[in-house]
Amino acid sequence: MATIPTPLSDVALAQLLRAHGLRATAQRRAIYGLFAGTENGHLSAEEVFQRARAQLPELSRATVYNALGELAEAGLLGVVEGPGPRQFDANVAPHHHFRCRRCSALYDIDPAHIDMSLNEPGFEVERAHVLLEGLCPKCAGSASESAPPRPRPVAS
Amino acid sequence: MATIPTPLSDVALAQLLRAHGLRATAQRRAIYGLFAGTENGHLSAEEVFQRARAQLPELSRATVYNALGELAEAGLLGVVEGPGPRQFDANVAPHHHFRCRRCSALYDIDPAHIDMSLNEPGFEVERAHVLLEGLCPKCAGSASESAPPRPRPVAS
DNA sequence: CTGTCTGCAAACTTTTTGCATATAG
DNA sequence: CTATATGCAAAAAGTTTGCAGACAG
Repeated sequence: MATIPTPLSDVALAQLLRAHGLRATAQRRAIYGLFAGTENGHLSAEEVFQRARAQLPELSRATVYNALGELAEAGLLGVVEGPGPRQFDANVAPHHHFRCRRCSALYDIDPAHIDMSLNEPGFEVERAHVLLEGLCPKCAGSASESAPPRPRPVAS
Repeated sequence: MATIPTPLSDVALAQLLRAHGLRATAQRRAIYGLFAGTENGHLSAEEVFQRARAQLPELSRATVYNALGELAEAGLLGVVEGPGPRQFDANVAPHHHFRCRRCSALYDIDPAHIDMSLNEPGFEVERAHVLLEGLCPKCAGSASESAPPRPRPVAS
């Protein structure tokens, strides 16, 4: 269930960026490239900053925020709002999300798994995002329904 | 389409709060009471602070945040996360939302208007929230598709 | 070369926390 | 009375901005 244009060469990354009207800077390539290494393509700005710094120690937060914003605007990343920091999502195909109330992990939900139709006259719906909440398979499996109330860090 | 336990007397407010295990302080009564005066029950913490201050000039932001958090935990308010500040929602019945990309207004969407069924095995879904985006009736009506890019203030 | 991007530092917005005082039950 | 809530002030968390210098195209 990989969600990203998997491990892209540096050249391919550069091409992708330019194809979307963005200059292919080292920072942008590193940042976007990071998403290929994630389980499901979800990263917060801070996570991106920490990981990208390994390759580019000079990198600043401002650049990370700028780059993520531009990548999102260019359509290379999606944005998932919710409790805690904004999550950027390399899976650009329309899909939904599931957030575990126990471990806070954010999972992709295939839109094919949700039958949905809306009829609210007067509203011009351009996008629909379903956020499900409950227990993920891991947490539903492991016993202790009561213990850890809500480990903040948005995982996965 | 009122969404709130409409204009409640101060006494009724106090009873409601106590019924939900909360002490009925003047601040809490004023804060929760505010929601009855809104068009659709949506207020941000800052909006609550500004409006409640008219009645309680001593009121502090910390108290507003505390009270809203407690009211939400007690089930008297819902929370809508999204771009911009968290919105608190006096409509506690399960429902969905529509946010206008032009004017940022947040509307309630009756769940009856959305047919939705999920089958994603392994996940124990406890809640589903649909956030729709597009143009609201007002903005869809008024011409200028291009002018105001995105007036931040979360309205309605 | 030139316009865009970067890094830095500083500011801003939203939310949380610690602690002494006030108050509901 | 006593536990809980409030106000204040300060800080944390997340994000944005201004500007001089660096770099992609």
